[in-house]
Amino acid sequence: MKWSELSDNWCPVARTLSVVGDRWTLLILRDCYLGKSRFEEFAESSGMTRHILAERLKRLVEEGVLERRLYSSAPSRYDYVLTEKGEELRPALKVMKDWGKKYMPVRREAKA
Amino acid sequence: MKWSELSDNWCPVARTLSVVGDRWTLLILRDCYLGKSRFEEFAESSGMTRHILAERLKRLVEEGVLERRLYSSAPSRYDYVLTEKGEELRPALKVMKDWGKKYMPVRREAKA
DNA sequence: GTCATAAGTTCCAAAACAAAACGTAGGGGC
DNA sequence: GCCCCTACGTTTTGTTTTGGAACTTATGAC
Repeated sequence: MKWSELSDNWCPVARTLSVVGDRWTLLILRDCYLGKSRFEEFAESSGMTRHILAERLKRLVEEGVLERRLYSSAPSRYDYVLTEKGEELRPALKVMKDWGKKYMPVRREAKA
Repeated sequence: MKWSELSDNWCPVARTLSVVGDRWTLLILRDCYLGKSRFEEFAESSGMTRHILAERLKRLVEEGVLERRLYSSAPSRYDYVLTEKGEELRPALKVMKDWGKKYMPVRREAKA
């Protein structure tokens, strides 16, 4: 089964995952909840490639989770802000944050 | 950056995602919360390939999210049950379930 | 003009995935 | 015994996605 087929699954969890069900997408949301909104911020913070980042942002905008907003017109620069739809996933990330703290302690020094 | 490198990330969300951060893994958890425990049940319910399923189950067991349990000794058959660690992710899936119901209505009839 | 900034795009090799067949170890019918 | 069934996987082959790094475009600062 493919990704795209998940969006019409009988199960609401599966449908949700068709939008946010990969690690990079969820890391973008984490950054949004931390107040980030710019392409370069996401790229640096998460360590994902610009290639993947661009693709994921596009899908999040298409799905209405983020909104692409012009924040400078010369030169044209866009950033990404959470919609209400996007905000409502915050509790899921909160659970993951608490779970990570409890069950996945850092084993060695790490960066980014 | 790769998956494996995420497990020592400074961010607890990223560390959590290093274990459950792909859609198939989260669908396995969904099935567990629905009471399923067998290989064939997961395979049929989620629509993922057996190949991927076997790999994901192995990692979930290694990470202590599921426990592989012998339920028949002749022939040897194993199934997979949630540990306390696995149980504690349930609220995250609950958020995704509610979100999916609210924001991702089914557009056409779909199976499995 | 030259450098820096910021949001992407393009290219190619490497890794992950999908689909389907195969393996293994019994159990049950006959 | 022999054949088919169940159930947990593994293997194989070809396609898709990802990772990494360089490149583009538009503009402001020097």
